[in-house]
Amino acid sequence: MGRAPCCDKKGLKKGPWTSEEDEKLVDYISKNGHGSWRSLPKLAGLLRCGKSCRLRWTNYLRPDIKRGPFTPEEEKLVIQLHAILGNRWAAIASQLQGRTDNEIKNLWNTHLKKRLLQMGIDPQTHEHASIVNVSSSTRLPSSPSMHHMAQWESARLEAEARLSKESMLLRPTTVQKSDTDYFLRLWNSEVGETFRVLKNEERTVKMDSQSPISSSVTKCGSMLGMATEFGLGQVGSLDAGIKKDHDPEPKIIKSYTDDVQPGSDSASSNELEDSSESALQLLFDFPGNNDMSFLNHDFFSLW
DNA sequence: AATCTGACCAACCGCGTGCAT
DNA sequence: TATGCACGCGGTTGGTCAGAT
Repeated sequence: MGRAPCCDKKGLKKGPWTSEEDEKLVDYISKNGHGSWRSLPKLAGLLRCGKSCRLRWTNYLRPDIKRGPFTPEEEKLVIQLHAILGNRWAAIASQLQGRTDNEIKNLWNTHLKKRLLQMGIDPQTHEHASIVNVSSSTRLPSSPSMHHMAQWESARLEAEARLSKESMLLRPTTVQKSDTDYFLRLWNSEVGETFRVLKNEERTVKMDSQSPISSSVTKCGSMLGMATEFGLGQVGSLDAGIKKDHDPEPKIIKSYTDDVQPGSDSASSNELEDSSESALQLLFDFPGNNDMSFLNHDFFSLW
């Protein structure tokens, strides 16, 4: 089918917006909402197409836009999310409050991509160059051999998983609320959806039995790495939000927007113990499609 | 002072998708 | 089911500015 132009382009203005146009757009939307973008320009008295108005609003005029340079934490988060989501800028932007997809896309293309390349990391695959070519001169000076990396990673993950389980038994449910909330938010979001989709895909694909150790290391590394790098010092904090059942889609039992009342969540402590196994299983089951193990190797100490 | 170059970022373009008919 | 429309998204472009030559 033929595609109709987004609007009648005759007589419509293009290029940078003037302050008068901005004022008109903001004024109209604040009074009426944007409604149909297609009809908005006419109603607001603007000689622009609806698409242009929408872009101007979402990328610049929206009141919740956060201006100013990205913080190192935001940059880290963008890289981590890019490792998971790829060039899905809108999905990444949804995890950074007040940042637009356009802004993040620009940040990536102008700063982060180059910085990763300088560090010897492929910005598309997020794999370290030394993994592809160990003899590469761009390799990090302290980068261990693959063998040692695998050994170290294996030992670390084992210890991490054990500590996580232990900590779950000791920790009250209300601690680390922000971490939990953050992960729950991620889990509820498109990022979480990506994980769930990948996990389901994994179920349908027969596991390659030739290298069980390396595959399990990769799996653990990806998910645990994600959990820890997202600020979850203990993976266990994820458990509180995941209901144990046999549903392939783990249920989030507490919305991230809910306030946790100390001592009020009577079901959670029992459920916590019950769920820790399944949650850990979830972590270990996670497919290794997105190997982010580089994130764990003092990656950000080089930042 | 003039010119060049690269970085930055706002805006545009075209495609994919969801929804209504 | 097929078609048309509106919207959102990601890739790309082009203008502006600052620093280098």
